[in-house]
Amino acid sequence: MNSSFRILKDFKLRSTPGRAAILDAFLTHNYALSHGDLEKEVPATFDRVTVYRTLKTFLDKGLIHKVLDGEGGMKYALCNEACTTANHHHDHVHFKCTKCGQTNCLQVEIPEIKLPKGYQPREINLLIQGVCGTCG
Amino acid sequence: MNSSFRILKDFKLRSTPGRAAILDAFLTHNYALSHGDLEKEVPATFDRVTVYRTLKTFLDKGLIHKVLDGEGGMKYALCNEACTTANHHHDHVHFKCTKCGQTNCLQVEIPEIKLPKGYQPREINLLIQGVCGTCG
DNA sequence: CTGTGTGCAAACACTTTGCAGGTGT
DNA sequence: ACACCTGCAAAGTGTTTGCACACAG
Repeated sequence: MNSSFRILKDFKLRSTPGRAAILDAFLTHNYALSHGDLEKEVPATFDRVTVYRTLKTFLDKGLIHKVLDGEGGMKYALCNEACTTANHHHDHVHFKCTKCGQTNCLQVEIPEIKLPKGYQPREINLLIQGVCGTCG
Repeated sequence: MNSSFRILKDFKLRSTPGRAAILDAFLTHNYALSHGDLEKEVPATFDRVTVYRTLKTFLDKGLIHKVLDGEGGMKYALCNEACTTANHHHDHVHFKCTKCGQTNCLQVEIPEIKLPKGYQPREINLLIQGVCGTCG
């Protein structure tokens, strides 16, 4: 049942209705959500501003990570269990379907990229756009 | 000399001072420029709006392509000669240096990614953030 | 001359900030 | 009780649109 409260505690965050609602939205959708998506998914009782702040908090604590949406926008998705506040590794492929608009985290690792010497990679982001399995 | 006028003609675009200036900015910088960068690079005689519209036109005609900047923003870079209006292929790696802020197109191909079946890729975008050769 | 590009003003959308009051622990 | 969240209002930033005029071809 209400697992969001547990998760919030695990991440040392206060349990508030707003946070629980947003977290629930992430738990029940297995694709990445933009701020705009959240405003639709979450009961309109919550302020825009709260959503912004909550997202930032979740990001800081490592609960969610950013997902590029290919249009200059930003989406967010839950981190998997392996992520902690300090140590993140979501070097997986993100796929955005141009038909349904959903952006998913695929369980596909990003292959190693050989960079010219001197280049030190820190964060890597691979976004593929096209038609997804369900829309194809 | 003034090669921007030739390029514009090649792409069937009218030669105007504004377009030439913006194109020049791209020609003289070998890294991706955001709209904000352009406002600084280009003599302030041109309107913000003109820059927006010019970028859109260049995109449409295939003169430039989008480059993700990893922060929800968007940058733009010249397409290489192989790109035409209809047929684009800039499946190369983009590298954003967190020190100098420059985003470069690297001459590194993106390796083939195996997607789950049913997924049809159309556009692929790989952005690596870290420290570049000159800043490292 | 004709159609397209440009500038200006305004509208619009998105995000952040400050502050007063409410809520979780 | 205290610190932290939240809502509201407002400011800040980035982008788009409408219209009249200017300019390239």
